Amino acid sequence: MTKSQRTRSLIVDAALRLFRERGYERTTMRAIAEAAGVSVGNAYYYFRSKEELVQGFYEHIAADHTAAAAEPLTGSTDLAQRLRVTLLAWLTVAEPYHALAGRFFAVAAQPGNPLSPFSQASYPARQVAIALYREVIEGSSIRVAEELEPELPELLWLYHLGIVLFWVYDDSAGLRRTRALIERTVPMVERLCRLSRLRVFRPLTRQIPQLLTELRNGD
Amino acid sequence: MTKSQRTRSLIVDAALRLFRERGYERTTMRAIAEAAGVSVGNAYYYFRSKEELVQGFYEHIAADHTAAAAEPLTGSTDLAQRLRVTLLAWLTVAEPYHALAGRFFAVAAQPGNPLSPFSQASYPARQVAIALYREVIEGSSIRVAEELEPELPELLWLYHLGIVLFWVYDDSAGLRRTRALIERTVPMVERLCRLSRLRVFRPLTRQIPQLLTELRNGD
DNA sequence: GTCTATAGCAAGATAGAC
DNA sequence: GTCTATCTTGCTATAGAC
Repeated sequence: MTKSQRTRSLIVDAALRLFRERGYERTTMRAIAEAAGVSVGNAYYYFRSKEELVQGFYEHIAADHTAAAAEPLTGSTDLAQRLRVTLLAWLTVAEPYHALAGRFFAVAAQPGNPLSPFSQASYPARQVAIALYREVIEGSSIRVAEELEPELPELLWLYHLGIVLFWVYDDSAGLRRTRALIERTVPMVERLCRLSRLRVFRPLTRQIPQLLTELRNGD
Repeated sequence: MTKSQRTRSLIVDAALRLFRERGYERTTMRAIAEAAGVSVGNAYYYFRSKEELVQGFYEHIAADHTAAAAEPLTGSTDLAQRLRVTLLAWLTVAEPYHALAGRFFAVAAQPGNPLSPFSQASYPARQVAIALYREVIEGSSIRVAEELEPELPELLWLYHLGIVLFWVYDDSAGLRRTRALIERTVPMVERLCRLSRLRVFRPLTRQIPQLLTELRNGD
């Protein structure tokens, strides 16, 4: 680890800690710099803006999620149950960052920003997340339509993103509404997976791989 | 129109124009006030913060969308076609604000912020948007499962929000990827609506009203 | 209640020296 | 890579006009 990397992570760690403690607005760059033991100018040498510091969230969360889901995933081969525990694990891991989530969107949605979940730069983190959902599926006893099978991990990751979006906006006590959304939709997703093998469904399922291909290639 | 309302809209119009011309960051409150022909203090008399000015986007876009969709909607009774022209009309109306969309999310996603599309304060704009989708359905020849019918406008509006989210992140030339998403998913949505009447689907469709009820009530 | 003018603070961001 | 000094700008406060 170079000196540069160490300084960088000193700053990120200090920033995320202060953000969690005091909130984003009430954490000043001066306070972050002081807590990290560097000058304000140095902090700006590594991060072009205060918002860019939110990227620390991104770096931490994918790895933490995989780790947190590992143990609960050993308990069941039922897809619905596996999905449920995986999503609940994410809620637990992400909880300290809930208040920051709005800011996170602001950063990620700047046009061309590498933090967009669909960007080239997010490829590694995205692969980690999709790999987790591949494990969710492979450890389950589900059988889905043949043409859907290779796409299912990515589809479940998109479903996960939908839950995350809802979570961002959810200010109910104890995230009651997000939990309700998970409880209600997880069985629906499982049912849709099962139904995908029916003949009436074929015209629909056949379109999905094409759709994903079109959306993926080329920014 | 009172003098108060006129001043207010002078400020919003100036702000949105400058935001589009120079971007959000590079537009100062001093410049907005000057362009609107008012003092800085007066701008702050009407809007408590610069971010609050983004709500002008919100106010404009719902009304503009309904207006822009009206004419193309006269052309067809096919649900897929009606959905397609409605979504494409939104793309046209929202296009000048694409670069601002990230900021818009930043504002809207602050916990408890009135700009959240799910908040109490957004109720009027949400009703306008949902009413548009009610018209999309009612002018079509589609028949869906009985229990789904009252919820369908809101479901289509949620689908619309999903497209909008994708659009926010879409930096492809001419919004190629968002257009592809619309072209591909519109027939899928129509097909799902049709399939909803099948018996195998009943356990799934029956859950939807309950889900929406749970998610709606109580912030 | 609506508005101007202006002074000034706090904090995000930058320039330039080392 | 790092620092100090400085600039910029969001925002507030105040005093007063109509």
